Amino acid sequence: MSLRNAVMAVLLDGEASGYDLAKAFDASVANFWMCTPQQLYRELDRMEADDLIRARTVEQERRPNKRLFSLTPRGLEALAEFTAEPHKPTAIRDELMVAVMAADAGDVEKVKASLRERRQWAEAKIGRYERIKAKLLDGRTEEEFLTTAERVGPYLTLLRGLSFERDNVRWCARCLTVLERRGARLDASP
Amino acid sequence: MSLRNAVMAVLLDGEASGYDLAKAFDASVANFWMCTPQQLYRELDRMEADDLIRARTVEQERRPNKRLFSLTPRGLEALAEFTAEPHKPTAIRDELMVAVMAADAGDVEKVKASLRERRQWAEAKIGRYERIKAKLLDGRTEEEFLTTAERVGPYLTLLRGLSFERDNVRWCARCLTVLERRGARLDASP
DNA sequence: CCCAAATACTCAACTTGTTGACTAGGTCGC
DNA sequence: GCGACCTAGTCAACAAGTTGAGTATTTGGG
Repeated sequence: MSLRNAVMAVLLDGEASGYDLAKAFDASVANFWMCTPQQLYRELDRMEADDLIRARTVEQERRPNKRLFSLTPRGLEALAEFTAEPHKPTAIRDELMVAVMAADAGDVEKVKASLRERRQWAEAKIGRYERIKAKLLDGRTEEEFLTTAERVGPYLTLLRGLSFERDNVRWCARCLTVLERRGARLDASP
Repeated sequence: MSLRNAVMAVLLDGEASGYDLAKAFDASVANFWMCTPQQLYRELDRMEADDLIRARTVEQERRPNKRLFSLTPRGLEALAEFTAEPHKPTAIRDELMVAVMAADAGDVEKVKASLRERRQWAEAKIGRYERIKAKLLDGRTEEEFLTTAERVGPYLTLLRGLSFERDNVRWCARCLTVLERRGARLDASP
């Protein structure tokens, strides 16, 4: 029921196709709202039925037609109402953390491998976010940007994504150190 | 399908009732795996059917009977296998971040109120985590704990929860400052 | 020249997660 | 001594999310 708000928040930047939205979600919304393309398409149909978005079919010569969605006045209103409501606490699901919690009774080497992989992923994500950030700032300093830009929302959420991933990197490194040292100790003592 | 792994990770600490598990989830597992009591009870029945856990009914004099669950050898094995598998990327859902992204087109004052509330929540959580941490360390330094304790998994995940919430507090504060300044500017200039 | 990847989706089946109400006794504070 | 909250769950109905496959065309790399 709440995916729609995330979709509308992206549509504030203007028309987009389902496919565009899927990419936008992948690129930057994924920090705080994950979804599969299937969910998106299904939700878009419902939102159109509820008059929150309107679709404009664009016939393309050498490609399948696409539908470009944009916010209706009702949609904009619904989004504004959503921002005013109280929000549910963050819901997280992280299998790696479950594995770390159970690492003492599991395959420590494999958990370490997963931690290394996660760290790499997080580093790659930081790179992408930095690029998006540079694009948003567009040469301005943060100070300039924050006072002159029309929208600051996407920038603020991007900052959260960045610090989340930086924290991830640090945590993975910490876990690896601890598990490494323990491995050494357990090999030596018993 | 993966809630069961989180349940088994908690059961490594020993027998627990469905209710105990619900509390444990609320207190510390909630950082990386959220679930409702209903989900838990349903999953516990299935896990018992799959011989991953065993239930021992304890008759209580002045209370309804309770069932205490513990890991079976199969459950322990399944958990170890899980730790060795590759893990899905983190799935997050955070309505507040959606609201912040859409704040420019929404009710900025209400979003600020939500940010303040979230910050308070995060601060309260930090307090609880610090208390759990102190209990785990039990007077030892971190160094001592990490080399002497039987399990380090719960400690490591606790650290992640702590830094996540500290980051939350910082981010909320940052958003509030930015939205405050913008409010001032928008009131003054047009 | 062929294969892979990108564009732009759709469908069906299945598994999970959410909501709200209900049972039932006990204890704690005002 | 009454109402609220705690223990310890259960049930049903519904909403949401996941998985896997399928369609059809075009662009780009080796």
